[in-house]
Amino acid sequence: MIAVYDTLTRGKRPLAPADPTLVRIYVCGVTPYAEAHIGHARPAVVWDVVRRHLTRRGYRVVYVQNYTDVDDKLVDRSRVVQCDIGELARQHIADYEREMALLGVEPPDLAPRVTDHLTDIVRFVAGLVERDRAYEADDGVYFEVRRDPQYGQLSGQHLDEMRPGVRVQVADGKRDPADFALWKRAPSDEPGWESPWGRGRPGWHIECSAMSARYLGEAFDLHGGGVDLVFPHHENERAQSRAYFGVEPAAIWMHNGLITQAAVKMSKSLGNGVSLQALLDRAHPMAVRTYLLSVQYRTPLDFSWQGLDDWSRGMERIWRLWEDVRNEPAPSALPHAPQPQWLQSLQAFEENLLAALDDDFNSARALALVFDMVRDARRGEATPYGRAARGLARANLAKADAVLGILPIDDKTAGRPQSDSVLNELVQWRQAARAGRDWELADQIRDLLDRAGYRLEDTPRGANLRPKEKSRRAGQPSPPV
RNA sequence: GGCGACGUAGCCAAGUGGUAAGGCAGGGGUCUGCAAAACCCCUAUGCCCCGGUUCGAAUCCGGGCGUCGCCUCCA
Repeated sequence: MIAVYDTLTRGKRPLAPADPTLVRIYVCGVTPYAEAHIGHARPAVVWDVVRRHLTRRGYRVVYVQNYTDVDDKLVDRSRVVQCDIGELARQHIADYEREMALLGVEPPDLAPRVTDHLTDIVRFVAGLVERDRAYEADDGVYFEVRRDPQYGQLSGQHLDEMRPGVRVQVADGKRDPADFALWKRAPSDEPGWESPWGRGRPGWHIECSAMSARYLGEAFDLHGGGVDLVFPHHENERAQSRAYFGVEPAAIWMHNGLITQAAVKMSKSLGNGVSLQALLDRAHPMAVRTYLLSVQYRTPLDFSWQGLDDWSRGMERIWRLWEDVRNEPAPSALPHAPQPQWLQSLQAFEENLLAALDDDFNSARALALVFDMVRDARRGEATPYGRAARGLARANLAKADAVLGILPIDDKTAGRPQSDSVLNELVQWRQAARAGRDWELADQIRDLLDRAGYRLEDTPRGANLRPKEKSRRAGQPSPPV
């Protein structure tokens, strides 16, 4: 049983998809008017884990995440940078998709764009007007909020208690301050499409109702987004969809917590955002990914560079084990009872991991189990059952990677990083020095390699050379080779 | 003013009634030519404060204090 926290009912509910074999997910995607920041990465990574876990649990998943490629912010931005709005959106979408791929986020099954769905949107708005749930005004079409007795349920807002005067109306044609735009007339120098209500563009919320219905049907299983979207975006989306179809659009509403810095929300206006590019310059992409998973998805994540560095150090331990066991075959036979504790743990690992994720996708607990597993594997490695420990470690890391995404993508299939002949010469030279007990020379060679960006470790199985500081470091040149 | 979340060791963080996971940092060991890595041991008699319920509470209830979010574009 998979339990998921539902914003509407304020509690965990069992996931019970209408089609028991298929989970249909809609997540509000980005408005591609600026470079992606860490706040865009969190939901992407979180829902990537949701998909992976549901898939592991045997469901088929259809995951839809939209791009809002036309709205006021894009219009404004395109003016500032003197760039065609379509081109602007395409560039930012391309950057976003490239960065998400680095983070190991699998692309959505469908990534619909607003500009490709004007027909659906116009039909949706027309339907709401026909049903007398929306009205045409001088400057567009508005949804009539007061006609929905359930309005405010999702966000816990009460229409009469919302701060008066905050929703500024600037001489528009709303009948009620809480009404929101379904269609906004646009001047001829701005992007627009013809409609029964004149040339204009969609309001902010209608796109998601139209596109989710188009691809997932009028009712689907999970709807996601950041908590800052609960009101007004999702409240309005829910109201529209219910008004149009007469049914609840999403069985469960999931919302990820926001990312803060020094406990304050990152936002454009405060200028305290951290771009994804800056993160990737500093840390290994998979360290960034798992850092975002180190906290349960609903909990606010207070970002700090120190925190990211600390986390990266922990991940290195996992990756080191992977490097050591990646080519290990599965154990052919396990020792018989009585089995030591570590061996039992290694065998129960995946079961425990999946159980942690069954509980509202608790990736923090899941990652703690991975660290436990690493320790158990190392412990077992030093026993007569070392081969079994290593084989189980390899299998377990692969299983954890399948649902969480924890291993460096480049390393997964490629062999060990091939060192060039010069490096090999140095290592062998040093081995000779050590054999001759010339410790001073041996240490000098090790220092030399260190300065070149490699760490040399003497292990029971021989010298091990690997690029150091794999997970982090801004400003350091890439190792030569 | 309304709605909501959070407050667990130096830092991050899991834990919704049964006697404090995990990571980083720190201390001490084992191993090593020395390191590194790895492993072992130690580091919260206590979970913001005060009451209450209970055999038993970080976990439930009441009251405080503090921080943050939403109510306006925002993942």
